[in-house]
Amino acid sequence: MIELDETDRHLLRALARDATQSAGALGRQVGLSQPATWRRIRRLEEAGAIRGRRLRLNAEALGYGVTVFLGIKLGRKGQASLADFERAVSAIPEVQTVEHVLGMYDFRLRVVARDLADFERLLRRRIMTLPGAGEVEANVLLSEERRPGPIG
Amino acid sequence: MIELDETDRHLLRALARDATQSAGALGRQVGLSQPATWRRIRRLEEAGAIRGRRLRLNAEALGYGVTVFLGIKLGRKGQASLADFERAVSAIPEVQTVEHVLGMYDFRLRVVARDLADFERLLRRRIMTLPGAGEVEANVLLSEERRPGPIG
DNA sequence: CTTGAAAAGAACTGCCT
DNA sequence: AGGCAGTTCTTTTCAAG
Repeated sequence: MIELDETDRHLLRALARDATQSAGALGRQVGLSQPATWRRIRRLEEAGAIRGRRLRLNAEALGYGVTVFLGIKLGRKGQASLADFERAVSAIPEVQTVEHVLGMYDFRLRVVARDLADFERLLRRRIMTLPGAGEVEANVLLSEERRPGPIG
Repeated sequence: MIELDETDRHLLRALARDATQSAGALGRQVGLSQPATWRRIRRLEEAGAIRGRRLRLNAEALGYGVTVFLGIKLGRKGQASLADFERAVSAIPEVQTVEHVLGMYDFRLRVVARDLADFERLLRRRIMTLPGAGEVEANVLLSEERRPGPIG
């Protein structure tokens, strides 16, 4: 676990708002010089607090208007079926996230489709036929808000 | 909906792998000059295909070892309770994602906590007391894989 | 930590094909 | 559309306080 001071938290919060900001611009916000800011960011990356920068794509603009969350219970569980399931899921391009969870379901998937008809095809042809897939529950995304989460 | 050619898709896929790459480096991958690549990326941003670049923080390294997905059913639904719920949820720093969904639940939350004891406190003091919160279901994250999703 | 500076590289602009 | 050449800005490293 990495120890952060107030300036580190301030930097991470500013970067969480916009990851494209320059070290100089960030330094002005947190009250540091450009080189000092740059060294702190580099230290946070080396320590593993910052894992990188990811592209935020607009699925709707790219023709994928439907996002669905699936909760999946495996029928027969065990080492083999977990691995089989994960391997099969990775072959579906529409799957954006694969989460292995503990609780009411075994896996949670975030999948996108062009429209509901496309989603139905995906569900029946690709998801329901996954090796070991038992119960499947779906929730269609209406709107979403992402927040930075607690820092420090 | 934005029309993409093969070069745009190639660019988006390369950027999805690593959003810190320079226009020059990307151009070498797709066979374009640095200015041409840069203009394409700017066009994709202006058209809304690229919404920005987001920081990938390592929650575990920052002391948040537990991630939980919550499915929440509202008791009495309606305009007022939806707005009340969303406002109250936004006051909880540990909430990373608020998804309004259609299906078995009304909302899905992604929350982080330092450990399970911290999560229990959060669940009992902050989540169960949300205005309108009825049934709450929890899934603890074991592991997660994120993929770029379909492009084009 | 700071300022100042220098070199390299990336971003951006205008012009031309 | 794309390329080339040039300008501006940022990054990255250094020295000195």
